[in-house]
Amino acid sequence: MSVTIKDVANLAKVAPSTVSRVIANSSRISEKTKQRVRAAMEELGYHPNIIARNLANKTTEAIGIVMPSSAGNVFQNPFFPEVLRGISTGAHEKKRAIYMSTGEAESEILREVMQMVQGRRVDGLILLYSKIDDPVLAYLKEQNIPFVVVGKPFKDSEYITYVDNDNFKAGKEATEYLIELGHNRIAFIGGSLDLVVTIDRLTGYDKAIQGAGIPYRSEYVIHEEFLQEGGKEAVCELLSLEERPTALVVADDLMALGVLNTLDAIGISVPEDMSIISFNNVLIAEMARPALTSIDINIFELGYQAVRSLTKKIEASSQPIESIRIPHSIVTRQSCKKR
Amino acid sequence: MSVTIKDVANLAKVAPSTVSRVIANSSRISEKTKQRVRAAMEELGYHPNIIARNLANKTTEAIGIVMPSSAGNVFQNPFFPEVLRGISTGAHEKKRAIYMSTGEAESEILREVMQMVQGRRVDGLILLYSKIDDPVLAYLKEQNIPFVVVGKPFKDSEYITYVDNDNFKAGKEATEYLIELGHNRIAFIGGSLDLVVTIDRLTGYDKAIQGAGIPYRSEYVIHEEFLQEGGKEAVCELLSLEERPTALVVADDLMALGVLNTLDAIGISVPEDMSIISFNNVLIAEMARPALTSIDINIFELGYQAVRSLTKKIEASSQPIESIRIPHSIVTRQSCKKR
DNA sequence: TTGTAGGCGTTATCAT
DNA sequence: ATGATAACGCCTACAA
Repeated sequence: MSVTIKDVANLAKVAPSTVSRVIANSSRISEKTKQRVRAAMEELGYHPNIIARNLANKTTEAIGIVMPSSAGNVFQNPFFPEVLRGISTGAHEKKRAIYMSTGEAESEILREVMQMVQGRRVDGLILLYSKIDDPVLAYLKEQNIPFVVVGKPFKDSEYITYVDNDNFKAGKEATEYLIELGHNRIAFIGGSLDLVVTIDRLTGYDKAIQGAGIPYRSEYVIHEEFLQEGGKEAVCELLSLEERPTALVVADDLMALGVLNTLDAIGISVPEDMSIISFNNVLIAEMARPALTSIDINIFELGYQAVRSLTKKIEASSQPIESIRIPHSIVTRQSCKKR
Repeated sequence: MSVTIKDVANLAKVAPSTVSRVIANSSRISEKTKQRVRAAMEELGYHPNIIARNLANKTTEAIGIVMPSSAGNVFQNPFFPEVLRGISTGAHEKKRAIYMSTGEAESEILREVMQMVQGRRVDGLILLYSKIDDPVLAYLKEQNIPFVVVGKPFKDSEYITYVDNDNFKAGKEATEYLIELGHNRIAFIGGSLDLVVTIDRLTGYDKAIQGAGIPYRSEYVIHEEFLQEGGKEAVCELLSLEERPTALVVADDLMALGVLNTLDAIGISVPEDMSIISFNNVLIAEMARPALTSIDINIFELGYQAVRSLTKKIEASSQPIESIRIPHSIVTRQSCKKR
């Protein structure tokens, strides 16, 4: 069918192994034969079969990306395109290809990951989420294949390479910002409690209100999916309370958008009646009306550094465990007001 | 190293080929041996090496995604995450993995594609753009590997499978909408003229103004990149004109957002002083202030159908060339006004 | 129904 | 500096 190393060898009148060495640009091949072999490759339009090479030397130059479950929906949240952008840029720099999981349910994802790993399709993986009791994580650890997680692992974080923001601090700062504006009825709207990012930000929120002597109220803490719909649900719950909050810490811009729309529909105006601070600072935060004050977590960098870190691990297997902290910063806009 | 078919064969006391047949669930293996072999696989934690399988039977169960050049920036435009979402969903249904190019420049992309194809890393590819004189397209045609393009090929479209909107009609309808509102100084802001989508929409625009007896003015047609920045540039040009347009057909929501922001900064109000209709209808169209009237082109479906179409081609090599038209529809919001 | 053996296209280890 | 040859792990005639 397609032209192989043997065809080239025949044409150039050398052994297949010589051709192989020319491809690797081995120093022990004379310039003259190199020339001849290269000419033959050119003439036949030869291209190495990567699959065969992979099999022979057990390396793929590809990295696997594991999306959280329900990848279908997840793309709705601008977070993922943006990490992907970082990953794509990083991968390109390192000349690595990207192999992406497409599974919806957790069990499917695990199966896909097993295929990637044991099928030797990738040299390492990046997990785009971090949740508690994750079988995928457990499997990866057991298999002893290089991987890095974007987000902090729930446990054993000393043994796992990860790239994350300081979400505890970010949650704390966001809440303190609201407190400084004079709020004391502050609610927290976060994603699933399985997600470590939620836990961290919530803990920061906690710390902040405690520090300010504000009592913790469980009815002020709501968990929904990181989508517009989630924000809507959450706000409905909060508004049904007897004593409504005057400020909201929302763990995701897209959710905050849902919150904004819902409040608008009901006729509660932001920031006059309700202050909102959210996280991620994606384009929609800037575009929302009012524009959202948001914590910029530098999503691109999260992805970019994940690749760099992963490639290091792949290339030097004894690379020490490293965890990278991506800085965050608060971007003040129009969604918060003094009280 | 890892457990292979031979280890399983040894443990189950059968030949490797038998194990292979059990994996394929061949009907000519007795239930009893199947049981035994499966037990052995279980015990050893066996997983097939996909690379080896690929090499043996020349199939990968993966599809390649080719992003347009400057993939880094391109993720900024919500179009791509959304097609990817469709592709991801489709791929998952067909149990196929996704392999993504990461190249920036055209030459890099071509090289990557050549690696995917000749390296037999993928069974087929999806091109996420369509432009004139594309070497990647030419290569793919020459290699005779299944592929489908999202967007209409510039030429030979009878011989190429593609999934697209009727962008000519969409462009025409958008323009006619503005004409019906009483506008006759209508400008067109599109992407690069290399992109077929730009050409099609522009042709539709042309047709519409001609049909209405409005003279074509070249200074009313601007081409920039499909990003916010592009919209900004374009609008600046238009405003420097002696006779400013009163309405804009903008070929992309993100561009339109740039237009909106620029106009806002200058103090030109939309839709009072300027009507705008754009394309794609991504989330930001809904969020922009004023909300953008936009042509919904059903991006998700574009990706989803592309995968379905591609898998058909892969599975039945004699599949006739098919081209799929995804319907569009106009979503009326607040950015256009009678004149 | 099962086993044997050769091949998929490379790379790597010995020789020469 | 180059050539033979044996892996890499799986699949599939062909035999038995």
